[in-house]
Amino acid sequence: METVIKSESMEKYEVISDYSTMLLSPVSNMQIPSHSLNKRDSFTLCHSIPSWTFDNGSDPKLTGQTVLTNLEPSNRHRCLNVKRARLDIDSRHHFMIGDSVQQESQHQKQKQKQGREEQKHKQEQKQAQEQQRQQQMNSRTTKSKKKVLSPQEIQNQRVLANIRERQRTQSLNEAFAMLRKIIPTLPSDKLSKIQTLRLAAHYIDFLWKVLQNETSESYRVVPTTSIDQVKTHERLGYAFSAWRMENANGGSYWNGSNSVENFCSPSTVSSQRPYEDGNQDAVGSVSLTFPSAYSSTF
DNA sequence: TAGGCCATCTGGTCCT
DNA sequence: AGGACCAGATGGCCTA
Repeated sequence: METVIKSESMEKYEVISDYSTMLLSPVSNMQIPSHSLNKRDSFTLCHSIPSWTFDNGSDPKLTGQTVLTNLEPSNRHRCLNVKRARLDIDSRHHFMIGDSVQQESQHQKQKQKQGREEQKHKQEQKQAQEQQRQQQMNSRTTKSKKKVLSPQEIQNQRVLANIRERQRTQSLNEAFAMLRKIIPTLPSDKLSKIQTLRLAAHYIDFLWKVLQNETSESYRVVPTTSIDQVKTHERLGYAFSAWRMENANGGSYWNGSNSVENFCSPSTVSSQRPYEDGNQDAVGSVSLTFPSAYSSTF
């Protein structure tokens, strides 16, 4: 299905009624899903919505293309949530736009955000390094023993420190991502950082118990080849998930749902670990309490 | 709308 | 001195 929208200047704008397809020029920057358009609700793209600001000096006579391009991301977001607003792009253009404008898709937003951040980082880094180089050159020409930093230098140091801090945080996040890949998870899992750490601790407990059970011939898992290792990892993950489910669903160690939240809660970690409650049977039985279908994998 | 989670900024402290 | 690390503050986004 295809919709044609006309402005008052009789310019035509084709919109394909596909959720993934966004409005075409000149309002393509809004990225409004086309199905949200409705001819009955007309509003013009406008500079005068309260609290809207443009980073180019708020020229009310900008074209729609320019206005939307220069909208701050936060305002663009607000723009997409505005209902029945009147926007004046240009007196000649009145676009028919629906009154329930949808938000941008997650993917699109994430991509845009990432792009903006990368650009910002590069720009900041370049500026700070350039200024630092200038300052180094200047300092070589002066003979002062103790370096007195100018406000500009302090600002530069701050910018560089921010960049380093961001990089540090990013490497931390990469480490969390790697950890999430290693830990066997259930389909329902959406691990936050703290949950990831707690679940990792449980997995280590679990692996420790598996090792203990390896004294039993029937549970021996000794990978020799890389294929064996992969299979072992899969089976461990499978068994660990089963163990989680088992212990979450009315098991004697955890109460409540099998959500990560419950599974990872500090109380369960500190007080309900099977081998800490003095029940040695529980210690030995962790891997033995798998449903038979699972335990047979070992 | 409140609460959770997150990224970022910031200033302080520690370490090399 | 400079970088790493840390914790508090802040604001954005998402979900129940």
